[in-house]
Amino acid sequence: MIVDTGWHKRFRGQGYRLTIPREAILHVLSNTEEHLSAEDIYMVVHQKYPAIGLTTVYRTLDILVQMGVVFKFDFGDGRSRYELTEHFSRKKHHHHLICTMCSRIIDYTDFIDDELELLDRTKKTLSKKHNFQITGHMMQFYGLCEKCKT
Amino acid sequence: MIVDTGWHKRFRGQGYRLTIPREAILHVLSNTEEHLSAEDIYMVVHQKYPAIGLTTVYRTLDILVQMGVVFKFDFGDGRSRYELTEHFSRKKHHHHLICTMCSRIIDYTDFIDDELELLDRTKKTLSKKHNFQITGHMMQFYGLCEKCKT
DNA sequence: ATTATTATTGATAATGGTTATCAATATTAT
DNA sequence: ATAATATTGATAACCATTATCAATAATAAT
Repeated sequence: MIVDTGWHKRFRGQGYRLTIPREAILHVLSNTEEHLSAEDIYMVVHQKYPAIGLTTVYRTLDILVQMGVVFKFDFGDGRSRYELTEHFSRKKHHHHLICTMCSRIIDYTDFIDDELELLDRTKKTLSKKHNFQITGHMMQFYGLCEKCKT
Repeated sequence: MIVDTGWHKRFRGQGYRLTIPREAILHVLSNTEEHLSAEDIYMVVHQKYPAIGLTTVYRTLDILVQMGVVFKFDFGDGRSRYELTEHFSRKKHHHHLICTMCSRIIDYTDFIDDELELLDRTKKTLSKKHNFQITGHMMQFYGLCEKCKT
């Protein structure tokens, strides 16, 4: 039994169905502060619904990315990470600081207004200049965290 | 026989040796305008030196990344791309516009000065605030290119 | 030079995250 | 109900990247 939270309509609008696995995955993404990989999500979901398989997690994430609900990140450690996009998350717009040694990730929001202003300006110019329809951006810093600096 | 171009010293300084495969790989990276994957590089190198294997290409790229000579990018199509870092490239500092449909990549330099100023400011603040030693950054836009917009 | 030490190499196999396959099942439309 | 369609999970396949390891090359020591 599925409670219609608006997600139902959103899925139907794209020709998809809102199923229990999909709802469970959305629930995990909505209630985390972390940067989860597909397997991370699988493990959480699996506790409550042992029947849900890893394949379904991957498939659902693909759909959510395609729907613009989720953004797929690569932090360079060989697995993708998934976060709800700004519009669907309670987290504020932020970027990432990534430790290349231990893969620790810190969210930051410093200068975020300046950033957004610049990103917006750049986005406008680039769309026109290259006839590109820009759907997202990514910005991150790499380095060594406190612990890994030695 | 290896011509000492400064690379030799640079390698020795880190305990490495400048060999023919390494020189060949550097040569490819120095003479391309594209965003080559390990296999792309392998194929070019292989034409002149059929003995050089793919493993060596990967290994060399790792070393170059670790030396700060090369930056490793992920454009979301399942393979990494490698570019000489600003200091070693004749290309100007730039960022990327990536088509999520066909993986076409466009370099852009619009507002690059504003960007650099902001990046620098952010970098300074973040290093202090989180005691992070920042070594690099990445910024890119995603979207649909002219051809893929339909 | 000759030899000892150390770094590098390439072929091959292994790894591991992600995808394709496909028959079974659940959902929606008729 | 029944037909049409979407979703599922188990399994196998895929494929970029890494680990292994004996052979070879480059450097240092004698």
